Amino acid sequence: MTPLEIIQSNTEDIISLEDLQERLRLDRPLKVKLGVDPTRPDLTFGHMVVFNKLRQFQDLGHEAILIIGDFTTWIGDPSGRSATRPVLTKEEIAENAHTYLDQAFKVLDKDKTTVRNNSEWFTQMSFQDALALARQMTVARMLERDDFAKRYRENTPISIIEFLYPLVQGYDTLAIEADIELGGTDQLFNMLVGRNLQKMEGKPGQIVITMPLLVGLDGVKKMSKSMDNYIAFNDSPKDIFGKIMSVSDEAMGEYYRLLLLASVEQLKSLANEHPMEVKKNLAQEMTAKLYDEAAGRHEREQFEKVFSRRETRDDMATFRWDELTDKNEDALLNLLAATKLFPSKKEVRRLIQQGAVKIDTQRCEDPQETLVCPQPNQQTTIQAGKRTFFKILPE
RNA sequence: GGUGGGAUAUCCAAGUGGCUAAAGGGCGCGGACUGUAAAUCCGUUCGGGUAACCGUUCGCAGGUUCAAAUCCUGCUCCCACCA
Repeated sequence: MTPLEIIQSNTEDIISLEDLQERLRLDRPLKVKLGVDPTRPDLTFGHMVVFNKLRQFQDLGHEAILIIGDFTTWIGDPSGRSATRPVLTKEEIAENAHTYLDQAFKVLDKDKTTVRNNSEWFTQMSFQDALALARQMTVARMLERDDFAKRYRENTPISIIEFLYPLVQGYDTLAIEADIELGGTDQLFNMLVGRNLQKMEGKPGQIVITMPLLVGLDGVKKMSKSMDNYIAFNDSPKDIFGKIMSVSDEAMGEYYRLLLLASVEQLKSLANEHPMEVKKNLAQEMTAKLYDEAAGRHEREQFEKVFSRRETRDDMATFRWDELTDKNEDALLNLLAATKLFPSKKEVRRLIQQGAVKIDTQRCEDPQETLVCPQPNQQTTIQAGKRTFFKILPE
């Protein structure tokens, strides 16, 4: 593939292609901007789609500039429904930002990445400068945005600060003199503001590249932290593997394309394979990508053991009898509750009564079933539901 | 500043004096089935208790009543429209 073809692959939109071609002809490393807000400690697979694209730019010899939106985060993103999002402290933001980098470098080439915090320039900015920036935008243009238009129509609140957001983000573009900005399709408007700001200064506007939004675990809505339908870089190997297995079969094409950058031919051949194998392969590869090959293989084995053969995991949590109770014998209900693996005793009772609990592979539906402390060198294996296993050891 | 509307469990959302721990949907959880934590079907979803039952909950604080999420008073927050 030519560099241009690589850049174009998987993209949703490029504004504009002509500009991009022209910029590439300059034959110098281009500054490619990608911004993330460290609102939470996790990067998700949704981020990975965009990171993958940035990585491709790096491999083509361009300069990746990762902007950590510590200033933006410090303001507190007002979008979304819950108005009372606690304002993060600078320490929390710094902490999140730090973990972001560790995660990001699982995809990006660390040595070729420039990291900038946008507080660098915003804390220097005077209010007058900020207002001058605000002059560049009109309310009418903001309301052209689909999401704002919709909210306005439906009488859902729109705060002034949300109006300012695109400008704040756009200013980052000026600050680093970006040639290109990457983002999800939901970022289109914000990125175009950056492009326009540059043009208003008489400079060439950045090329805006949008990437498709990855569908979440539910298979319908976009993957996002607020929908709680995401897979995080930091999830355990078990969860990465398992969560991928819980994505619907239909979404596999998109996952292969956007996460593994599968070619058209590869995607075609997937159609001939068994859907479950397709999914297991992806789950194994992603686990390996975020941890290592061994972890990928291990999780696959464990998955097949637990879900195909209905056996128990090899590596399950353990509790000592005396950690759970100070009696010699105790009710199943009490022991399970004592593990703190479940939200409440009621929940445990429900699980037992619904037939979810097995003691050494024997199903038990009586919460009051009495267990005794295992003999020395013996152990009791408990399964509660499909994926919770643990062992009770005597001491 | 004025007028009108709103605040219900994890989310959306019914409910205007008792039969309401509170309809319905979503998410989650469990079971069955299976080729997967896919799909489908069924069940379940405040807490404590073996159970009878008890406790707490419908923005906050009081009040009326045998009895309130539902009525009254005050307060807080949110939204729209008009200015």
